[in-house]
Amino acid sequence: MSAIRLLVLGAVRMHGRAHGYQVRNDLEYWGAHEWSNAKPGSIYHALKQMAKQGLLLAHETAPSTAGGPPRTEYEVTAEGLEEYRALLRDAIRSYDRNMDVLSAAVGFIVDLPRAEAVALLKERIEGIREWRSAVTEYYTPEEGPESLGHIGEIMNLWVHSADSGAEWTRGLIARIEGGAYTFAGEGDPFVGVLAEGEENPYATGVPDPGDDE
Amino acid sequence: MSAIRLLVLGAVRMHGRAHGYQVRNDLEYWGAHEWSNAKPGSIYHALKQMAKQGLLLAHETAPSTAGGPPRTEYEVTAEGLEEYRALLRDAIRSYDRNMDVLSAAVGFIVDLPRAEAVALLKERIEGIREWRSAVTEYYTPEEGPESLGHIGEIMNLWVHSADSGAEWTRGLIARIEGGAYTFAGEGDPFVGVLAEGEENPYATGVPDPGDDE
DNA sequence: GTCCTGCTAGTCAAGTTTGACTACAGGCGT
DNA sequence: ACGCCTGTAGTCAAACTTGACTAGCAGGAC
Repeated sequence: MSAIRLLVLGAVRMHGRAHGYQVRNDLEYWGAHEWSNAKPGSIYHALKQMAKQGLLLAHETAPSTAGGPPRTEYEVTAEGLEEYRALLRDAIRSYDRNMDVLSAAVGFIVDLPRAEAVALLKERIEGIREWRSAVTEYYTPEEGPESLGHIGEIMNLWVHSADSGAEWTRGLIARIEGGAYTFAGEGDPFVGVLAEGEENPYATGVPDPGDDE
Repeated sequence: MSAIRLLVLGAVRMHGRAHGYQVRNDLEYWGAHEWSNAKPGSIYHALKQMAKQGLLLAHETAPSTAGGPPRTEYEVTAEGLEEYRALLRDAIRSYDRNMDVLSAAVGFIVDLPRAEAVALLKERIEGIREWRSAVTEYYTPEEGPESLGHIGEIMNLWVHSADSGAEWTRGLIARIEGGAYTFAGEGDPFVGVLAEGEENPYATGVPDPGDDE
């Protein structure tokens, strides 16, 4: 599963009501075009598809206030909210070796109650542990690891990143349990979207690594 | 870019001439259906597409020797070989936060000369270093990291996995420079495909982590 | 004999992703 | 008055991915 639905649902939900271009700007503000498949086409497609599935409610509104074609505004429905929470929980809980979904989920993690966030992260660690032991067992045939030649390096890579992922997760759990950040029901929520007309302070100077994925 | 083309080209090349089902079996033998998008549909699509682009040469051959529909055999063309090497080099060189492409590339790394493999891995480390510093600069605004709230955890995740990736890469470089494995031009190449009729010893018991990507 | 299961080999429709493209409004220079 | 550039908002075809489906043959069960 890609991160696009989670990102789009999260963005629309933060606004209450948003059109595609607004979502697109939020994702750029979050730098999501750098670390996920958040291209214009994908965003508009996700909006339409989720509207068709009843996760979003589409309002065909007046032509834009500032030039350009007429725009459609979207709102998250009750099912959409459930889907959002389901995607969020799954993204935190499951170890799938792709960082984009997890990155998105961390951005929204404070939408969950603190205790649940911790519980999901612990499930994640358990999943990593299982994956790790499956890999080490699978790739240790009777003849010993040498029989695999350089192929053993693949296993080594996986084990290495599983361990690193577990370590990061444990650190996050510790900080959350230590009282860091403001979770659902604990006061003013963190606001991470651009208001109508506000400009993106990070519009230029985005990281852009030796990126060519 | 997904890993499918690299995997398919690599598999066909190892056989010299292979039909889709053979490629499919190799990828299963390698466990690729677990860690990449190597589903039947994708494999056959990649074969057809690359044949259309001249990277593979298709031979419409006689009906199969063991039941089933007639099959098409493929061979890697000269352009295909160049594309294979280009994909392989790119996959090793560039840090794109997706493990599937790198895993595939490590499986084929011994197709390159030892010195080139090391050089590419060093480029990879440099890429990671650049990405890491871009992230730490971008996400350290004047007001200090606290101003980001929980969003700083995303940066933390990226830095963590960049560091882990660099460490793994350094380890691999050290082993290769220490004389491990057999690279191009150094003797009998490693053979990692199933011969016609050979059965897959790993057919069952594949890892299958808490997988739901 | 014929039914059933499993293996071989691949197709297909539906959904998703990509990157390039369109179209409109306002402002700016000349 | 005219073209030109920027910003707004979104469309589109082509490629790719997914998961379910088809169809032929072999071998054993009954």
